[in-house]
Amino acid sequence: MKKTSLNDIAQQLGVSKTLVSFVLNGKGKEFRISDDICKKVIDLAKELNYQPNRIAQGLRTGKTNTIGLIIADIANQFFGKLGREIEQEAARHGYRVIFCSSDENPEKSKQQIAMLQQSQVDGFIISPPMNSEEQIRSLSKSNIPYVLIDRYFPEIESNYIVIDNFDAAYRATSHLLKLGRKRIANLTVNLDLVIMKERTEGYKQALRDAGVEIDENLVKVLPFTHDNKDIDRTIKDLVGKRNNKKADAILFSTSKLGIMGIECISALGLKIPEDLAIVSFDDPDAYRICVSPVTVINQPLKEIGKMAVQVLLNKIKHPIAKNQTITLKTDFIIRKSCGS
Amino acid sequence: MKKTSLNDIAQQLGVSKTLVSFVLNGKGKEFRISDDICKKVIDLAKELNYQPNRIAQGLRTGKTNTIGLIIADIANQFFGKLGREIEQEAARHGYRVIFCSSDENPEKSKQQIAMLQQSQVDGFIISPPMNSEEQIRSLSKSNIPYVLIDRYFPEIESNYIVIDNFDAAYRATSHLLKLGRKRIANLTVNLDLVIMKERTEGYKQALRDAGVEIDENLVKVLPFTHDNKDIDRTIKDLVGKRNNKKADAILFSTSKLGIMGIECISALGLKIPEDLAIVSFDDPDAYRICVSPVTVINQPLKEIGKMAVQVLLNKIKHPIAKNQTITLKTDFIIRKSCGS
DNA sequence: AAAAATGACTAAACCGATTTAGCTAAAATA
DNA sequence: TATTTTAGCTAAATCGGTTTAGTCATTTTT
Repeated sequence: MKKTSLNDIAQQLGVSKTLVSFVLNGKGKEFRISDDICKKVIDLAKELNYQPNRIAQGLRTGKTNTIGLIIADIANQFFGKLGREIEQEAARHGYRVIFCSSDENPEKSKQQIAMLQQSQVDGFIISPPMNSEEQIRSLSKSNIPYVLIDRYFPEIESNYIVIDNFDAAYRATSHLLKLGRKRIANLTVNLDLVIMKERTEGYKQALRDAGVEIDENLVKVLPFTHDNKDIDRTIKDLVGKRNNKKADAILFSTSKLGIMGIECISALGLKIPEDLAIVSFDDPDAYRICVSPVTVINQPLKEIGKMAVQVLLNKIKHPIAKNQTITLKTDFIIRKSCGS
Repeated sequence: MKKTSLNDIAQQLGVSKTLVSFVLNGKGKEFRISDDICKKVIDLAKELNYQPNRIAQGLRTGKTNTIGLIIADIANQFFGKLGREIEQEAARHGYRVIFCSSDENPEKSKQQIAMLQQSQVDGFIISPPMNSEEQIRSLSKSNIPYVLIDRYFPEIESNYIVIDNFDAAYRATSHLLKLGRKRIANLTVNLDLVIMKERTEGYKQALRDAGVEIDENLVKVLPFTHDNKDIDRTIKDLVGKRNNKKADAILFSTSKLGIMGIECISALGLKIPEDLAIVSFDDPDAYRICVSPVTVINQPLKEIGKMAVQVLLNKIKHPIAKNQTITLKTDFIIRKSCGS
């Protein structure tokens, strides 16, 4: 049973497919098609369960109503939630989204961009891995609408939606300081991204402003392919028995780090918050039910997703629109992991 | 700067686009195009950075190399991980995937199926919500390749990949019994799906086989739009102070329930596993770092995703292929939530 | 020497929509 | 009455590929 096409309807009614197209696109009035014929077309379309072929449409119009989304990993709850918001907002505007996980691998994201371009997506929403500046720049050059999320490249003029990472880390660190913690560590990831630097900068500035000396030994940069062993070693290093300058708190720059970190901390038999206070970026489910529910910096994912889609669609509609750079504030959610 | 098309290449070289198409599809030899011309075409294509328009290709060939994926919610880690595997396996075969979250809403999934059909996806991978039999059956009727995952409808002849839910629940319950628990509750969800019934059946059979009387008061079916309050009430009901027939263990049928349940249990000041032993389906991050790491029934997500794609692609290639129904075994991962 | 095969290529149809330009008859205006 | 408008419609081009059915020399076979 072949699908019904415009032509099928046209032939069965003995009219041109032009007419059918007009009618089904609601342009009957505009093109002065008689009410009588309009009705017939609409009725037959319904009867034959006509579904427009969006591919054909796309070829002709150059618009596919499809967005390409490139994130690090959809299985990571941060991106899962973000993806969900994007999908939802896109759907609200009649757009579909093709999901791609880049695994922080610029080679992969390059391929994915190429693939999505071939698929004629109308635009991109990208959380760019490090070292992917070239690809992003080439998107700009090709005049393809895109929006960066979560990360951005200061040297590239583009749309982006990010959070105020400096401020978030600053507040989190200040919170720890206020509670009397002095030896606050920062566990971060060796993704060479501005946002990660900003997080560490916010942390350092809070220490400075509180007159606490910055100890570079407390800033730990882990490979982003975090291995349990790396984290384990690092945690032991920070709070090990033989360490007479133990850390008394940790600020995790990502939830992936945090989750693995907490696993190690528990395995070491350390108590949160007694032995170690904890704050982390992002708010996965895990943080609400763990030993000591984690105080977090929660990103406004709904807002980020919504904005990303809106900015993108705006750029698609108005290609000459000025780039929008949006920085959102975070929520600080206090739970039990820092004591009180 | 317009994109390069086949025609552009053809014109610049003064050959037909037929020839260019042949060459770029690696059919130069087959169609006896001279090596000389082949080389010229390939070189120019590279120079102009030719990217085939998959939309045009799709229109002509009727194949878009795109899969439509419908799951309940990509922000749910179970589906996130599953989606990830599907994306990966699809990519390995040159397929893209459009993600749709149905929120367990059959109306929504119906719309999404229609939308994806219009987009001419080559096939579907669907985790069907309850009451969506009609839509699934209509896919069958239209001869559109599809594979169900996680859930299935026994009365519909289709491809599906599921786990042995009965066996999984049976083993989990037996484990609890072996550890001396007698008042084992089952918290499940009012999704009218066979798999949920199978889970509860496995649970009941294990009790029967152990000679433990089944107490229907211990089987709690919660609305799938789980509200914290519902769960809270239910947990209190099961282990409340005034209850002289308290539950001493809970088998959670989904991780979403489990996560919320553990939150409530902790809030009530109950100790896991001392006061209450816990086993749950699925293995989100949360379960590894919570108060007492949770013993779980882990689904082989990698396998499910891989199989789903392979079965689907097979069906796409061989539309007359017989339906495949695959039931996978689960892993039982023992942690601390049941005591020892 | 005629017929068949081979080598190297092309014209044109086709997929299913959108869109531009234009046609005809009837009605309105000059 | 001649001209313009309007109403109601259609033919054909177009998007960018794929694919079928050739064409025309040249070479090989009979």
